Amino acid sequence: MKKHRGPRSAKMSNVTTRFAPSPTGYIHVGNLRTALMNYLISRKAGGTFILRLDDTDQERSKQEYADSIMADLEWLGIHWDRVEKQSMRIDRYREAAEELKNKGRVYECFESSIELELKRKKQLNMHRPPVYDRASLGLSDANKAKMRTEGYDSYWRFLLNWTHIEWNDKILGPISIDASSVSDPVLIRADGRILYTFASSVDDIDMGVTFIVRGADHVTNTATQIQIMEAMSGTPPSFAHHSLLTGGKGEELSKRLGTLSLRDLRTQGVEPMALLSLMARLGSSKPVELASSIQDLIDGFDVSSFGAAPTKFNAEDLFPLTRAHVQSLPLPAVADQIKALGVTEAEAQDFWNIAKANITILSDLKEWADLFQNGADPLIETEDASFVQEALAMLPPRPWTKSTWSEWTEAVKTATGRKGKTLYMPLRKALTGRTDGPEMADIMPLIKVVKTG
RNA sequence: GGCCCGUUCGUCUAUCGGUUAGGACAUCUGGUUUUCAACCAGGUAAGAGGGGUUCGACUCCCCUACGGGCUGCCA
Repeated sequence: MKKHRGPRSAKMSNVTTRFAPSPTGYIHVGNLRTALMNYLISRKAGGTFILRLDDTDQERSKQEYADSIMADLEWLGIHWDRVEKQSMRIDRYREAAEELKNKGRVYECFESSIELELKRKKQLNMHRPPVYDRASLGLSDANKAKMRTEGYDSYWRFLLNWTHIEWNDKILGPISIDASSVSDPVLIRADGRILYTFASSVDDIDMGVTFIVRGADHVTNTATQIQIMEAMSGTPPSFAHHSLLTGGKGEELSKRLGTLSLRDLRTQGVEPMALLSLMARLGSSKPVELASSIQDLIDGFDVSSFGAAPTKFNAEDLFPLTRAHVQSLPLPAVADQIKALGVTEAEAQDFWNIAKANITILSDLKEWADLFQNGADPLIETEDASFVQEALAMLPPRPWTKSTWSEWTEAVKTATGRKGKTLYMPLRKALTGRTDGPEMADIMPLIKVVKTG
């Protein structure tokens, strides 16, 4: 059976997942983890992956961010089958709201935000849970009409059934939340704007989403959304809530988002496959290892292998993976960059073979290109100075080949009596300006300039 | 304050009552290499605390501590 599928191949299953970022900022590692999990699940099942821009917050949502989210996902190789924008579906949400009003599951409220805040403070002071008291639910039609004519703005809440809302979370296990410990969620603001919880529930039903992976910060939302979906006669999807990423000391990660946006990681030289490899495994019981392809990640992904405890994320862990990935690249993958460094096509293969083992990120190639083309500032210990001077005087004429090093050092050995490390290391330092690097025999043909001072 | 979740080597984790508590990454040592890296071999390293239940608890229950999340007319 052939595994590959064309970009528009027919669905092999009805598994549908979605990544639903709000375009209010750049995508970051935490977001990416969610996106990747949903993507991998859909691909593994041969299902559909939807990119949904949750842009109902018109004040904070920006097209610029939407564009950057899509660009970042594409950079990583995460492709979506469908893209949706909540701002294009407002009419549908209003229609769904009418349906729920008719069913008596959405009710009109008249408190101002200030009033609600006061209520909460009062409840907190009395050591009571700050749950909305449903004061407006008891208002008679006449009362409501009166308040409307008096200019009170109304907003709309969903009437929760006070039951225990339960689901079997694919990561957390069985969850039970007492609906009476949660406020009736606001679905429509006084200014008419549809709120996330409602839009999201409508979309997940309408779009046939069957599996939602999201952060543990949505656990309580899930409880209310399950009831909203059921009130719309929809079937709630399966849910999995992954733990949130924290910094190395367990601190909240969002405070440091500035350094953890994909944009930043990208400019630091992190390779997409390194990032994907870490994100697909970090916090799971499977070992973090560099994947050779996205298909690798798809094959090895198992959402149930993730733990519920908060997960520490260290950006440094990306660099060993990046290095491993970079070193595995064939010449064609890096030919353009090597050419841009001024390395001739004839020497490109040798240059890459030699340099790749000594870099972490691709831009590290520059220092090797510089060294070969312009020479290195020699590193000469005072006790080696005369030895080095004598040895350099014995350098054979060009062109240098792979045997130049052994011929030269053999001659120097005979002339000076030095051998082993005391022979080789000062010469390495004199020619390359450093104590580490590729085999000298390999390097010699590429060295164009030897600085002597 | 209320509700939900969590706590095993430095890190991510395995263990579905009986294990020398396993693996991966990191680290250390040895081998290999003119150097570094890579590679190979080996080592160090863990059940938050206290009560129960049980012949036996990392595992089940309770309490405490600590950590995370939610508690918006944000998402």
